[in-house]
Amino acid sequence: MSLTFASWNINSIRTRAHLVKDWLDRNPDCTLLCLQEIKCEAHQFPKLFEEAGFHVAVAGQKAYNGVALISRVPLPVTTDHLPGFESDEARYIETELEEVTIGNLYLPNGNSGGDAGFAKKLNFLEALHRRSLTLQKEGRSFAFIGDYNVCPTDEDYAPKALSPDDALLRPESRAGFRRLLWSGLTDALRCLHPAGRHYTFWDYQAGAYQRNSGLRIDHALLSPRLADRLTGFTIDKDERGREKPSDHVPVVIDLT
DNA sequence: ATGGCCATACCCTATGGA
Repeated sequence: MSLTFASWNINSIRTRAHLVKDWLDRNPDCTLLCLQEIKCEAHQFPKLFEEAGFHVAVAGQKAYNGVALISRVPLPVTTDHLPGFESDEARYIETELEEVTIGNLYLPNGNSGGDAGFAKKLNFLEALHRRSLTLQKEGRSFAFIGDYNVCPTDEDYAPKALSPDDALLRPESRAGFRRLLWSGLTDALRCLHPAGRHYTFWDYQAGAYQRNSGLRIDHALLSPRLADRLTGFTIDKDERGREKPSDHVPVVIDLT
């Protein structure tokens, strides 16, 4: 049985619902799309997806953050909050698809709010690590997919795209990401492309996309048995060149 | 060498993003 699902930080679903619908129409094999930064409450989420026959689940809030799932099959939501994340911000929603648990996440950026803002980022990474251990103990296959706001290594951002002390690069952020790997998870892109620059985000400023001054911050981490099924990781870079795009592009996971 | 953007809120400039 093959399975395809995707992640996209959309930077406001109300502004870009038409881009998402177009993308889904052009990617009929994608069963589930995980969205981040929808920037609205559940009742404000565009209705056109359900009207077109999709199943939708939303963990939203006013103005900021917010995550959602758009699926071609029914969506059982296992939780709309990451256990152990000590904030009511809408940054996690989890479902099950063909016996696979899929956690859709939006990690705090960590550059705003001073020490408390950075601590919130580390708290999310710790909670995600605990979630990894819990799901493995339960014997579940799972994927944690979304906007991690972490560049795991120096190969994961364009030279000078970030200042050296940025929260996306801080040693504590990278250690939190590595701890997830040490818990047994596989970085899907690096499994298929061990080296090389593969970006998922380009800033709106300074012609970053035209100069390919990007970041790799949208990741999929797979549990051990799921990693054995990995056949594809596609970064849909062309989406960044469309009219009024998100600053992130879709990433697509293919499993046998 | 430098600066360059965008979305939201409840009224327009501040905040967060990365």
